[in-house]
Amino acid sequence: MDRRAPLSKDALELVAHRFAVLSEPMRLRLIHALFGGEMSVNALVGETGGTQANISRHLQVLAQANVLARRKDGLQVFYSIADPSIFRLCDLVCGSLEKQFSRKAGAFTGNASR
Amino acid sequence: MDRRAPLSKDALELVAHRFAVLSEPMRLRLIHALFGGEMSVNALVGETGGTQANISRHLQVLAQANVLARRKDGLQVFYSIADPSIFRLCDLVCGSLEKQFSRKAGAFTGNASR
DNA sequence: CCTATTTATGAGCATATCCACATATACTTG
DNA sequence: CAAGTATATGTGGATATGCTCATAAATAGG
Repeated sequence: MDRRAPLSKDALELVAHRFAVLSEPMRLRLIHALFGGEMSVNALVGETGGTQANISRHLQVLAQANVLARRKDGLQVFYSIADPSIFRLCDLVCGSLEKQFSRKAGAFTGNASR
Repeated sequence: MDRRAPLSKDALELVAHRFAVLSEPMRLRLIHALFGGEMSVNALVGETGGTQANISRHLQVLAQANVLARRKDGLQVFYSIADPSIFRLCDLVCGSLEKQFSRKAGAFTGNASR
């Protein structure tokens, strides 16, 4: 494994895109809401206080990135966390931020530690 | 720790911003170049092939987010990785992406595992 | 002091992203 | 099939982000 590999442009863009998907507060709010298990779009709208259109779009983004899974049942669509690495990712970032400001910024992980 | 806490808007924005900082390919390239230790701006310009102005700006972003540290010595400014959680973050994301596509996307971690 | 070198920054353009509003689509029930 | 409910999508406007070119600021050497 050559540490100095050209870092194929494709690989870089993939990683960057993964981070980009997680870089919107509303999307983080959705992910956090799903820490407790799958929820319908409507339930997520209620939980987050966003508009239906906006929530739906964010869910598309998260699902296309394979962060969330989509399950359709009749009229409703249920989303759930598909990529378990999300839990550790959030723990890592929150931990790092907590070190920087010894207060605040800790609320996000909740009890995500699994 | 109430998992259903309001997720203070501030905390969410902090986490989102941290991810946003890592969501640009050129910034990831810079971080990867620094896996081997501190480097001057000029060295990073050479290593990444970007323009001096652009690299300088990206380095500002990373330093302000406390991802990188800045050390000035005479004319040169040396940057290095300040937040060790970056290593695990990249490992996590790369690992997750590798599972999705069982090929490619693995180049980024290099030998970051510390 | 004058010049060269290294890094940072101001300005402007191009593009991407988010949001809200309206509307379309999918499905269920009567 | 008509109507209602849940979800998705087209569109446009506002804002943010990244890039380049030119230039400023800091420092070292002669």
